[in-house]
Amino acid sequence: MAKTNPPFMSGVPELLILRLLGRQEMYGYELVRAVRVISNDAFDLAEGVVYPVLHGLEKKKFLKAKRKSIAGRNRVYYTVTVKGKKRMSELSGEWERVKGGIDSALGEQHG
Amino acid sequence: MAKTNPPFMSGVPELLILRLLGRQEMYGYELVRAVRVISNDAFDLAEGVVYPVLHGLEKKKFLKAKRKSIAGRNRVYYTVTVKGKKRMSELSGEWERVKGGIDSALGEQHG
DNA sequence: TATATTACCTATTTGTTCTAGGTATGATAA
DNA sequence: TTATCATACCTAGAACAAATAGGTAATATA
Repeated sequence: MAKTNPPFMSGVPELLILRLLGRQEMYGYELVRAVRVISNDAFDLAEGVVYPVLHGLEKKKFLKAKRKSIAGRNRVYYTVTVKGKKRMSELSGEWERVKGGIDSALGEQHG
Repeated sequence: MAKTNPPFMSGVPELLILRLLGRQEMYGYELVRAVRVISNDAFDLAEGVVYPVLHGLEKKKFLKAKRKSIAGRNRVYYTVTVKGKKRMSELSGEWERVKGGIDSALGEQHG
């Protein structure tokens, strides 16, 4: 039933989150919407995807979290560390490599 | 140690194999090399990746296998079924969607 | 008062890639 | 002859990330 391993999605949540947090600090719930927006509605990551990724990235020191109380709301804001920025450029390099490979494969003549 | 889940690789072996076999029948060992070629060396799938994918696709009726003896060699040739062709166009549609989403995200202005 | 929204969380399932082996045959080199 | 390399197939298990499907609690709105 569960379609848990959709094609081409590995690494995508991490990339999108690092990308967004590289622009400005954000909290999890906010990221869920922001992902839809920057991806032009291509991706709609559930909270159950976003939060575990955030925790994983924090554990690996790619992100730093700070709790804030704003407008009576308790939020966890995340920012990208230096290590996280390196990871981001590593990831986008990988993305370009993979994209190049697949587009090369799909672009070849039929027959 | 084992780097088993590299980013952006989910669905890639399946896509490449369906793509190659959509052009002409091939056997596993041959596919390993062909993948390197069409992907312009972006991908180098080990035999341990290719064979299980072939078996999985055959089980799902996306591929059909026939054993052949050629030049004193025993080989298993695969061809894409009608169902496999549908799967292929589904997959490449997904690829375009994901590519569009990520490129949209990465393309946005820095801030 | 009841419902919707905000905001956080995690356990479990799923399934795919990858590693790291292994077997057997035929061709080539020493 | 012997040893090595290339061909050609195979699988078990590890690793691991995404997705599902829940849950809690506070605030805002109907």
